[in-house]
This record gives sequence, structure tokens and C-alpha cells, in this order.
Amino acid sequence: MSARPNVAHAPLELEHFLPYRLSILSNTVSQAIAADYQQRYELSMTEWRVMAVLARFEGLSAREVAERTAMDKVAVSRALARLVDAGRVDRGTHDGDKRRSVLQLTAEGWAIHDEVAPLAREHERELLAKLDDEERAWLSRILDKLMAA
Amino acid sequence: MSARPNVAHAPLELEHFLPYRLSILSNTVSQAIAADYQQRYELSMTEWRVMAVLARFEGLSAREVAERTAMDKVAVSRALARLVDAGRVDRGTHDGDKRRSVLQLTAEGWAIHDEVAPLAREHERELLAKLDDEERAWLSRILDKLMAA
DNA sequence: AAGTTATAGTTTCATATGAAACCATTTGCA
DNA sequence: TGCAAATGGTTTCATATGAAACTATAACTT
Repeated sequence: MSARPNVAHAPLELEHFLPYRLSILSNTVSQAIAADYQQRYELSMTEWRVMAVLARFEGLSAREVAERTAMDKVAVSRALARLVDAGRVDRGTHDGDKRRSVLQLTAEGWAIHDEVAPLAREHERELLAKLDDEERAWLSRILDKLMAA
Repeated sequence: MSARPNVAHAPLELEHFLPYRLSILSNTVSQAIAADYQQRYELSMTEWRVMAVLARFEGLSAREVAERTAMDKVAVSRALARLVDAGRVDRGTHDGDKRRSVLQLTAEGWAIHDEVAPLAREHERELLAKLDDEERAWLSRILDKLMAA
């Protein structure tokens, strides 16, 4: 049990270190949400993100999905393989460019989307319920600034 | 490119979805820092976190390290194996309890710590430089509230 | 003291991940 | 036109990860 604080070396206090706090918070939140649909729908977080962008933008290519999800193209490729395989996404080929795929949710994909989206929103609501209006406004503004560049 | 916004199904707008934004921000920040020492010191993020808590609290057991880093015990066990192997951490056995290890940084571990810690701090400084004092105060307060419970 | 339960830590196994190599197609340009 | 470079996407390979099983020791109950 020692736990004798050391002072000679100016050690980092993880619990006050912003990158660490962000990491813990983000993982906790994402895990909680993912746990909710992972089992129920056999859907990984990467797959869900792909579905979410395809719900908003039909006909994207895999590369465009990667851009919009901030995932790398390998992850997208694999997520798509599973989604297509499961009949949740339909993959066509772009007219003037045989390299490109043209992606969209199938009816089954939409059905799942329409169940998972509210669930995700509910989690967000619960999280934001810990803040008051003023704090929510600041948070949004601050995240924007931190993510810029 | 297509990208025809779909409205019929109330799709999630990832870029405004808090858990997603947190995840992107957190990954971007952590990756940037890790990239900085990963190569130079052959040190993974999990290993660095372990070193950071051992720098603050000498003589912790593996379980206590896990608690303080919010990592699971398997991850800690493996990080420790590598750190001990590399001569960066010294692992003893607790007097009254042979199950427990008693961990502390070696001289070599301290040397690395004393180089990496300022580097991590500098990254945090750069990140926080994007905010003014008021925003920094709100951020800290907001993170505390979000992480509570 | 014996037997059950709990705890510290490691190992195993199955899955996830990213970098780099790769294939096919398209684009740029001499 | 023909060839080098770029692009979309997949595969390979090496590493990371977590859950569950496992080993050893300690604590609790009687």
C-alpha cells in the first residue's frame, strides 16, 4: 500500500492531465454505448459508424466513408466486408470508375439503423444531462476549438 | 459526389454527436503524443502510463497500478513484463503477501521518465493554448462533471 | 486445522488493429 | 498512344487487446 508520493522528479499527475482525462472519458462513454448494441445487433462500433454515415449520405465510396468517419481505409474496408456480408449494406460499382464502390444501406440496414440511432442519442442525452445549458454551450464551443487544426 | 443527405430516417450526425467528437479528439491527441515517444524510447502508451503512476507512487502493486491508470489488469501485467524486461521497472515481492508485487522505477526508468514527462506536458500546453483562461476553467469543470459516476 | 472463497497476477485464445505490400483501374503527361 | 504516377480498395503480417481460464497465495468460516 505504500503509495508514497514522489516529488523529486516532477512526475505527471495523470488524473489532471488533459489527454489522459479525455481518453478515459471517451473510452468510458464509447464502451457504454457500444456494449448496448454490440451484443444485441452483432454490430461493432466501426460498423455502426459506417452505417451512420451511409444513413446520412447514400452512395458514398469507401474512401468517402473513411473520410467522414475519421477511420482508416483498412478499417472501413473490413467493416464494409462484414456489413455487405450480413446484408446490411449494398455495394455497387461506380459508373465511370470501376475502382469505386457505391454504398448504401439495405432495407435491413435501415431497420437496424432506425433502432440503434435513438439508442445512441439516448446515451448522449444521459451524458449531457450531467451538465446545465451554460456548460453544454461551453463544451461544444471548446471541443470545436480543440479540434480545429 | 453523391452525398445526398437523407432525411427520412433521422440519421445521426456524427460530427455533432458528443461521444464521437470526444473519441476523435482523444485519439488525435493521444496519438500525437504517443508518436513522439513511441519510436524514440520504444515505449507504448500503456507502458508510459504505468511509468507515470510509478513515478508518483513508489511501491504500488500491479493491481494498484491498474486502478490508477484505469487500465485492466491484463494490460498492466503485460506492460510491466516489458518494462521489467527492459530494466525500466524493478519488481519486488511484498513482505507479508507473496502474491503482491512491489514496483518502482529503476534509475533507467527515471531517466526515461524525466525526458518523457516534459514532452507530454508540452503537448498538453500546446493543446490548451487553443483556449483562453475562461475556456480552460470551464473545460476542467465540465470534464469533472462528465466523469462523475 | 481443513475447506471454501477471494485476491494478485499470468497465460491462453480469439478478435481487432494499422502499416505496408499488393492488385486493378484511372489519370497525367511526354 | 504509351507509360509513369496516383487512386480505390483488399490482403498480409505483425502487434495489441480483452475475456475467461488458470496458478499461487491469502483470508475467512467452522
